[in-house]
Amino acid sequence: MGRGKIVIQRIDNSSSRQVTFSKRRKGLIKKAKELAILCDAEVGLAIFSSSGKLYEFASTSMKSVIERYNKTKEENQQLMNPTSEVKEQILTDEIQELNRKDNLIHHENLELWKKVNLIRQENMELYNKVYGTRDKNATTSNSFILYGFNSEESSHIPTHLQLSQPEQPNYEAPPKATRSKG
Amino acid sequence: MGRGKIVIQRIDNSSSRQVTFSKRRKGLIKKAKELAILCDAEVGLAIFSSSGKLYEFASTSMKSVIERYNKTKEENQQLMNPTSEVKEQILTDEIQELNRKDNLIHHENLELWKKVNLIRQENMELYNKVYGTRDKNATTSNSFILYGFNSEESSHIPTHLQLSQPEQPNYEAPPKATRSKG
DNA sequence: AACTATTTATAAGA
DNA sequence: TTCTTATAAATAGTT
Repeated sequence: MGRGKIVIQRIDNSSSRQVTFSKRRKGLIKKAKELAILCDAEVGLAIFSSSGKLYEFASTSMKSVIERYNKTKEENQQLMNPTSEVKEQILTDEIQELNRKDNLIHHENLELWKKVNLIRQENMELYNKVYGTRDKNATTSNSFILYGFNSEESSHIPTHLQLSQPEQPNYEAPPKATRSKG
Repeated sequence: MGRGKIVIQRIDNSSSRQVTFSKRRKGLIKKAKELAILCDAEVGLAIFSSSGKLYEFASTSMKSVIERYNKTKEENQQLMNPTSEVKEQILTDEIQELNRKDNLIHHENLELWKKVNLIRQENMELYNKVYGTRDKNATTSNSFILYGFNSEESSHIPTHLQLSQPEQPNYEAPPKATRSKG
């Protein structure tokens, strides 16, 4: 609609292109507005010039349009393709791997607690063999420490996994893993 | 551009509105295409009819347009996929939580290994105090086990945390067993 | 869905 | 750039 008919292809002349962009951009946005008003439609329009500048129109707000767009697309995709997305699968795989590793290390941890209990038990018996059980103050005068866990160290250890006190050497019941997932 | 001039306001008559929507929507998308081609612009257009149906045009892809829009607007990327990434966010959170737990239990594990080393060291010294170091052939009749880790158990333990090989326990007399191996 | 009178958009020129 | 204007294109109302 002008002095001459044109073919729709990229305008090579840079200044002509800029002029046409300015005119047509304005016209496009005007028509987008009119459509929205006349027909009670929600319209969103984003235009990036070849130099990268953004021009936009939204009958409501661009946020609203984009949200509605994504929501609509999401619904359509779920109807068409109920299987989980590829990206999602990657994350699910990662979770499985982490859970697998977690199981392994949890098991190792469990075995370590058992081991500590056993050694400590044996240690107690040896200790009593050396220093006897009558002298309750013997520990202070010898260099053996009877390694255990102080309260600070134990603070993050589940109660049921904590070692019994040295005065009552006893096997702990095999600790059970308290874990959320397998 | 028609038989008569119109005012830009919502068309009350439903069927007229639908007809106009169809005509103008087609024209708008055509002009959006033309602008993109003629002026080398990136254009995205989304139209929701009053009945909620989506019509769209993007010179590249709507994803590209929305990403560029958000990037240009320097807005949060969450706007891009507000609905579709909710599931994904759940999975990402779960991974973070698992990693957090994993770090915790790994730390606990490390501390346990150190503890075992200390207790075992003490145990060795107590053992030697009780049975001495002179008799090099008495091992088989000793009921104390000097708990350690066999090679299979140790296979996955970091080298720097592995226990040193226990010295050959030496004692002069078979000790009286106080308990059996648990 | 077509048609077409008329309005609107805009290409090219000033 | 901005304004002008001849002409192409879009479309309102009709069939």
